[in-house]
Amino acid sequence: MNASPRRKELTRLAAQLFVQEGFDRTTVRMLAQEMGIKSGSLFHHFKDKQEILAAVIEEGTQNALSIAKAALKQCEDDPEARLHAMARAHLETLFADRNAHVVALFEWRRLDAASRAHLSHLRDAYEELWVEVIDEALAVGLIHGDRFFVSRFILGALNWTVRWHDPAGPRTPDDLADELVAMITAR
Amino acid sequence: MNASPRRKELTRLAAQLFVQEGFDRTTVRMLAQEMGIKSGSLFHHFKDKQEILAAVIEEGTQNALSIAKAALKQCEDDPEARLHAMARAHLETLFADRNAHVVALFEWRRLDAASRAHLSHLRDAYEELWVEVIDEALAVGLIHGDRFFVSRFILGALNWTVRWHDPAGPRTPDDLADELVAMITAR
DNA sequence: CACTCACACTAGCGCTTGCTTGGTTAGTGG
DNA sequence: CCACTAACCAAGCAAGCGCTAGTGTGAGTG
Repeated sequence: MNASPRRKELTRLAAQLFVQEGFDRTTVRMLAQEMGIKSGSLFHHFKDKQEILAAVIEEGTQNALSIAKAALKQCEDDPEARLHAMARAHLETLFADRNAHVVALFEWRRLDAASRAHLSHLRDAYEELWVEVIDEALAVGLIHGDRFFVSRFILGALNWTVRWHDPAGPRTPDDLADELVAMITAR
Repeated sequence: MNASPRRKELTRLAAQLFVQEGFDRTTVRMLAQEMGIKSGSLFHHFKDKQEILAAVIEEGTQNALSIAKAALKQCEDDPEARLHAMARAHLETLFADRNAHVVALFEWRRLDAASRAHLSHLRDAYEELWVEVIDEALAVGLIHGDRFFVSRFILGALNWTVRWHDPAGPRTPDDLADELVAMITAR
């Protein structure tokens, strides 16, 4: 839709508040205050509260998709390297764009049907990348099991990191990716 | 606190609504209607809306704790068997008591400070069981890696199943536990 | 200079929210 | 038969909600 720099900045602030308070508890008055304007002025930038949520999630998912694509492109054909690159890319976006992704993961249900339909495609495109990489790893015996279960388990383990990992701590996304890949690959 | 059978039934219904709508979107009027009473009558059973949430989470966590303890008790000393038993017990509670656990996982932030402090102890006691089992598995080389990361990854993968697994489908919690343990154990 | 337009403001409407109050009802033990 | 109690209801309050209407205002454009 619209992509003015002002709107981008407002979206960023909204993401932060949505994480802090949750979407339902975040009032348009809180959003406006955080943005330094009055609540009425908010609706000059966004049609309604729903549209703010959709903007936050779209922004985050777009970033994740392009980062993952880039990571895979500059990566040799070795399935282990590609698996590792995907895991690292996933964790890096997750923490670089932490607010947007936490919202995407935990406030998805709050989207109305129209936004959800639109954003589902983005999400599917991203998961498609994962399935490919996992299929390659399965084909060469790097990991074992059902492709469906394995991909869900891996994404679950990765997504859950936002619940316990401290981005200010000593461990980098790269460290986490190492640990995860080491845990699931046969030795 | 109180544990009348009526209250237990109301708690069960509340859990269902909290899952369907989310805690914030569930109004006391919706809760009352689902229970077949008027909204005012609700406050005869619970002090306020917060207390309903706390009751739901407490119920679910208590069950998880006792089921996991039982599963470990009737289990030989083999670390792989114990790991598998924990995973299966986790998944079984997760889907037997699905509503309560989904609420515990995704509405934890809505608890007030007092309830959160009280319930944290229960939660910690449960995670303590996991850490023990994982330490045993690490000690005999069944799995590898940092105990902290490994346990977080495993719990993340397991908890995330509520987002994609269909309990009515053909795959049982036992199947999922098999897959998960197979994925992470060295061969 | 007149004009537009993005942006912001004030004021408040209509509705829903969690919760309170004061009273009623059905069942139980003495 | 009465006293007691758990369970419920009708009515509504005060606060807060998303959102709208109408009105500047200052910067850029012809």
